[in-house]
Amino acid sequence: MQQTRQTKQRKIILEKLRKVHTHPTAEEIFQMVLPLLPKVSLATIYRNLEFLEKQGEILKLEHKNNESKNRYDGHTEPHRHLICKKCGEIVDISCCCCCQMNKKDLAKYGFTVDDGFIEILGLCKKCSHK
Amino acid sequence: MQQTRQTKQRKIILEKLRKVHTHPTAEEIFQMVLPLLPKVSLATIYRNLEFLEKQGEILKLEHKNNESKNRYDGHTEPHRHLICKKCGEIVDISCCCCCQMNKKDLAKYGFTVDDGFIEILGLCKKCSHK
DNA sequence: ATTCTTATTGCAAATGGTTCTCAATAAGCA
DNA sequence: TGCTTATTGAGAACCATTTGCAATAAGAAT
Ligand SMILES: [Mn+2]
Ligand SMILES: [Mn+2]
Ligand SMILES: [Zn+2]
Ligand SMILES: [Zn+2]
Repeated sequence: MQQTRQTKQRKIILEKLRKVHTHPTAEEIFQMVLPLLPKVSLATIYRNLEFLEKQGEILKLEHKNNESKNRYDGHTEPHRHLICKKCGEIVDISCCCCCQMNKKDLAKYGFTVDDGFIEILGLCKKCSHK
Repeated sequence: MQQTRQTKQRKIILEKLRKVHTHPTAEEIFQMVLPLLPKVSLATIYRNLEFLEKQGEILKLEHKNNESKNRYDGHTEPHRHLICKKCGEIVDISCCCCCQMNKKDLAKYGFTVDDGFIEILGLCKKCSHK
């Protein structure tokens, strides 16, 4: 396998992403790192996000709910996402005992489930009141 | 509100989608109806899928896992989807007691959850053996 | 330190699923 | 049977993401 290099771009992208508790898009991450990397390209953001996801350093949320943009998560500890079908808001919730139950149930189907990858789509408080 | 018309296209798209137990893409649905609607346009497929989803007649699966295409489900009875992170395979599973538990847990967050919209991402049998 | 290899970058163009525009068609009420 | 207008077909537009390529720079070798 080929060597990997620790670039300024890669380092800063990961740092910024870990610092926030939101789930920004590639474009938003681009804006976040711009002050530190004035010449960075959006393609570099995409390439590094892909790299970091493959390394297991970040999560890629591929549910295009409201909009068609992917979102990224710098926090990889097991948790679930509530995604509002209407406004797209993403809420982190910690894993409950349910996960274990699911895993057992899912074994029947030969499915291996990572707790981090259960997404629950519904309506957020604000949206369900309209 | 404006009236809706029952067109040949809309009728056939829904019929075909209900008949299969897979989760086809717009393009695949286009191919499915082509024998019956030789002049149909892909735009018409998209427009009707959007219409039917808004009516609650079908489900739109917006998880672009492997590929970036949406998939559609003609079966709206409550069930969950197992989606393979690797090959993209989608498996239907019936709702277990878990759903109820989730709902209670989720009330804390002010989230309204539709059982049909819990997607579980993992690895299918085939892919987890590689 | 300096050289060298090649992973990575910035820029621009390409890609591809989906949406939009608009004139023509046809569903279905009067 | 006419009339209104929702819907269609064809193609262009959109836009998030990916890719090609020459220039740059990480970091191993010297
Ligand atoms: Mn999260
Ligand atoms: Mn299904
Ligand atoms: Zn909302
Ligand atoms: Zn698989």
